[in-house]
Amino acid sequence: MTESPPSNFIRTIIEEDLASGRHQQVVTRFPPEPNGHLHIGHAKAICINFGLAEDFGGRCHLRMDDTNPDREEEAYVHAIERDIRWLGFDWGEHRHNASDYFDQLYAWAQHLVREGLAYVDESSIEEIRAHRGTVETSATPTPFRDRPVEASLERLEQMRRGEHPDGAMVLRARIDLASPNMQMRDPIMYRIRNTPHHRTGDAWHIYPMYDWAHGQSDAIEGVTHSLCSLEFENNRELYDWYLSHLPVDNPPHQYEFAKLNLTYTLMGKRHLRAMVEEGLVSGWDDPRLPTLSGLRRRGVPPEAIRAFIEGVGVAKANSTVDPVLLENAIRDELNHRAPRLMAVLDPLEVVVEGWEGGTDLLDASHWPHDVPREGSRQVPFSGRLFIEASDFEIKPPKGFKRLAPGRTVRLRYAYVVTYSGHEVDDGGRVIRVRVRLEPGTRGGTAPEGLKVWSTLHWVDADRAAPIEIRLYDRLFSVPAPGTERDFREDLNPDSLSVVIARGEPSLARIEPGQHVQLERTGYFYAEPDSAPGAPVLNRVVSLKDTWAKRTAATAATAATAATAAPARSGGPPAQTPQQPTRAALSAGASALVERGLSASEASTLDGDPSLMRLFDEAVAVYDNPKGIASWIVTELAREAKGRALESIPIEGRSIGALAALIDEGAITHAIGKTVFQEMIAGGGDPRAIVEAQGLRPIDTEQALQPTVDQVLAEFETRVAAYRGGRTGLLGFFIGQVMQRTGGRADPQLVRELLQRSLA
RNA sequence: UGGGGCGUCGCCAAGUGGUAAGGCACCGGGUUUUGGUUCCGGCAUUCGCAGGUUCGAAUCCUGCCGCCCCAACCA
Repeated sequence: MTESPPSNFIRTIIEEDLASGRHQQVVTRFPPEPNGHLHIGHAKAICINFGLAEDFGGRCHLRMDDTNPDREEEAYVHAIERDIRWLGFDWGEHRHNASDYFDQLYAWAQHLVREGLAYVDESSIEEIRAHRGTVETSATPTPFRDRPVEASLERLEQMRRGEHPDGAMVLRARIDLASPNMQMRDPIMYRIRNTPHHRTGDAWHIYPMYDWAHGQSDAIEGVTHSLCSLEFENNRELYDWYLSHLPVDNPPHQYEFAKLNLTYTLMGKRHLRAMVEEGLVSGWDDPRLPTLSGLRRRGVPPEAIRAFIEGVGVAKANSTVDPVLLENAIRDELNHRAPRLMAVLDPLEVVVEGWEGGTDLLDASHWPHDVPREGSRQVPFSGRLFIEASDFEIKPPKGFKRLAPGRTVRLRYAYVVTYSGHEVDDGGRVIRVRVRLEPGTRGGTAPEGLKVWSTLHWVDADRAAPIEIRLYDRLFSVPAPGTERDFREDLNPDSLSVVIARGEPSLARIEPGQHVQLERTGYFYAEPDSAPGAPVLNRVVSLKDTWAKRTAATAATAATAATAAPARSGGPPAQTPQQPTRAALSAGASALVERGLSASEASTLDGDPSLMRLFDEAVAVYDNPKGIASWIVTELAREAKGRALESIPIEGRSIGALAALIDEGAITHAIGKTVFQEMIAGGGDPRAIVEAQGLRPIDTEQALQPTVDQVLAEFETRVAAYRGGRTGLLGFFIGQVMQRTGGRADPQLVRELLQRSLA
């Protein structure tokens, strides 16, 4: 992993913060609530927070968000720590708890009360809810909102001491009942919980809400970048509000990213809990579960999880990732670290006719030719063996490369054999295949000229060890379980099947916790608590199997053809309303359209009096309504979005003058754009700006041709590509010329010269 | 009839006015004592839709459409 990890928007923010000196180092944190087990979705947050800190030489804290004694337990704490360590991350000395800050939080709460920014509300839960309003209607104050500071302080103290029952009253921040952001409508800071806490015992009878604890904890710890998932976007305003009203020096900032979703997977606490409690799975660490403990028990290496997370990326778009991505990461990791062994899951007996070699011991490498590792073992061969039943076909289908009547195949590391006969039972099932040995093929080398169809894995029948193998498959059989019906009905009935396989002798000796590849079958992991000498193998992931995929695909197409599934149509095409038509325009806008503006320009101007004023002023100076309108609408409107137009020093008559300059040919439109930016930033007259900055256009052939030639000479291969048909490259060449001329070249002319030179 | 976000290939995802990166999947082909691995090649004239600005738009402007989040004394 020497390549730098892919960039993402958070990385960009951190780089900028470091470059600008806003922060000297990066401090992040992973803040789980100790009320459940970590799953692969958490792994994303863990990798982002710890990974970023690691990459930028900062640190990442592990902080238990233990603010709710009703649902949190000590036991989860250890499981969480273990899982994070297993992933390979280390919080060093920074193992914190929100509960470490209860004293500070309380002091700060008193501070806010004294500032008139918080109050104790004795309304009932129902009353508070009723007063909160809806997303579309504003909240109303409860009778306690304007009570004296002293009364709140006193009540708060009583709450803390446990003098009131649960639910009797709460401390609320006094923010804005009319806020369109529901989080800001006087959020609750403290609620009464007369419940002992797993860390603070019965010291407290009030516990902070998430929002009241989180940002403050970040600030106390000196966190710089507080990274969380998208659903907290609405909370950011509150996060900032609390910190801005507290004596905090370098407030942390919150950034949100999309959390991980997987198809065929359910990760919600509620679902996981239900599956565990209802016995649908064997426990939190069931190898089919996406919990980290489950993945660990299944044998997924933590490195694979990290690689997977890195592959998924970090962005703000809600997305759902296919688990095959994880499977790939697992194979990638295990390919170079799992020694190869052989086992047959569904045995078919093969007898070598005339075998008289007794027990031959063959040397078999643990590694294929392309994995540069040493090591081998001996496998016994005594003339009677098992191969995989699916490796023999009486009537081989097209494309089948394995054993069939008349064919010669290689037994891996052993001999090349040729079919000589087979026996079937009463039901027509093949029960035995007879083969004869090809001479001179010991070790599997084929003599010149002998056609070998394929290589088969096998085990010696007499020495085969019975091995319990657990074949895991996806837990759910549909991509989005629980959406069409109860999730329980979407469970994959074949998510676990147990087989007793026949393994080569050395397989019985593998250590619990070890990975192996069973050749041609998959990667397996010896259950850590399986008995030495009697390993139980979990299938971590199967090998890719293009043959199986092909047969499955043909079967599937046959099935869909049979049911003649109707093509999924999207219904009637969505109708997208157009721009306001002439008829729909207001009178003012219509008048503008008369003067040459487009409908959208007209309605934008007409809808904003200050823009309209600028427009009128500009047109009074120079009569080109259309040109002026487009400057105002496309260039100015953007600037006016974030701030009041009045704060922008640009003047109407300057805009008119600019339009005139362009129409006169004194400057190009491209230069005009630079000038316009200048006018937005500092006002001023366009002519003066042009002079001051030396923005005279370069618009003669003589002046431009050398630059054009230079660019063409520099990018010979692109020139060739252009001539070869990649005409899209023209924009690239123009861009180069524009850059070299500081934007002063006349793009129209550049285009012409370029086209002429490239012809 | 609110507010906050997000729409780039089948699935993720870069890109922020100048050649639409990359990964997975998929399709060809080479190597191969694993139908594995690996290697080569192919795979978005187009970025939710429609207008506009510009020499040039995924990127700027306008309108529209779709999806997610917010009315726990959960986090």
